[in-house]
Amino acid sequence: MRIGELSKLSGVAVETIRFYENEGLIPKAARSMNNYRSYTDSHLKRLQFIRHCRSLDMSLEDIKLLSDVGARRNEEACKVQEIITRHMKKIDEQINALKELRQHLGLLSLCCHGNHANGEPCGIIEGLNSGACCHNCENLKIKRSGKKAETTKSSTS
Amino acid sequence: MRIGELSKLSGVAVETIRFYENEGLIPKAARSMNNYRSYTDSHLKRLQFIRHCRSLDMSLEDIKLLSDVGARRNEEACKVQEIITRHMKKIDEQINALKELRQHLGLLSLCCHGNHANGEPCGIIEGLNSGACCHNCENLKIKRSGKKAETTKSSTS
DNA sequence: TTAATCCCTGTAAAGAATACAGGGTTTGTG
DNA sequence: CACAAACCCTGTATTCTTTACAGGGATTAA
Repeated sequence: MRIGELSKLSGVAVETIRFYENEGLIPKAARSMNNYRSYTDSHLKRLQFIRHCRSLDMSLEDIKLLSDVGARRNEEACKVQEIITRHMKKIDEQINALKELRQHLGLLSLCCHGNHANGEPCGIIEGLNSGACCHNCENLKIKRSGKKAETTKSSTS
Repeated sequence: MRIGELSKLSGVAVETIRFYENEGLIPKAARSMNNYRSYTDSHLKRLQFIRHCRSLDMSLEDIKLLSDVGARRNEEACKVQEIITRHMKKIDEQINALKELRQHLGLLSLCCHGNHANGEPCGIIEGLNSGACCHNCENLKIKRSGKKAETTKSSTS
């Protein structure tokens, strides 16, 4: 089958399929005479596997690892649990960080006193300016896609 | 003051300060004879404001909007609440999506039956392959940085 | 024949920085 | 004075996962 059909069957966009091929997540497709990519059902299964993993927000890196283990069957199967466990931990951390953040935003939102007509600056802006609208502003850390916001690096002075 | 000192005082990396200048989040710095950037306390305050907003995971886009409102004082202050409210909603959605995801991962993790020595494929890999390890796999959506995973776009066939 | 649809490669965009290459300036020490 | 360390500059590449587009070729239907 050609890439367009594979895309429809798998629900993965054409460009994304080509991207996955470049990244080595799916094997290089055979080419027909006109240089079109040519696919089989095994590609479809692989894509569905990837899509499932991505719906769980796993990184392409991890998905590649899982695919490898799946291919080699038993020997390294213990790695699978490790990958999933590590991923769960990451998700837990994200949830906790977001909850803190959410609480802070809730408090900040209350700072708005409502009387904007008479030139009073908005309490929210004030809060954001003072940096002290909440006791633990400075401890908030954003974590997303494995990175965290740098808060204390060059503060050695 | 020069950029290095501003960086230490604000806790924002030198490269990031230059990046913010390019993006228009802070006004263009004056230059001294040797072409070094020259800063005042107002820049420091602005950076602290930005850092605070970023610690709340607000986008640079939103931060720019908030800065503008802060400058013009009262007239558009109602926008502030709107920005914060919208942001809170986004965070709430992220938390919910992550919770679902976390639950799914927990279930998936249980699929591992442990007997990998005898060539049995790992139950987790099986689960990921079948796409049916959980009743609502297909409904999971990842949301991060304002994007969601495409799940149902080209499935019109 | 012509239009619509499909496919190809390669590059840029998104967000929010970080890092480095390759060069100039300042400051402090010997 | 000479030299090194530390600072500053611009510009580009990298991260991550796609999406989008430019500019072209192929196929199919009307």
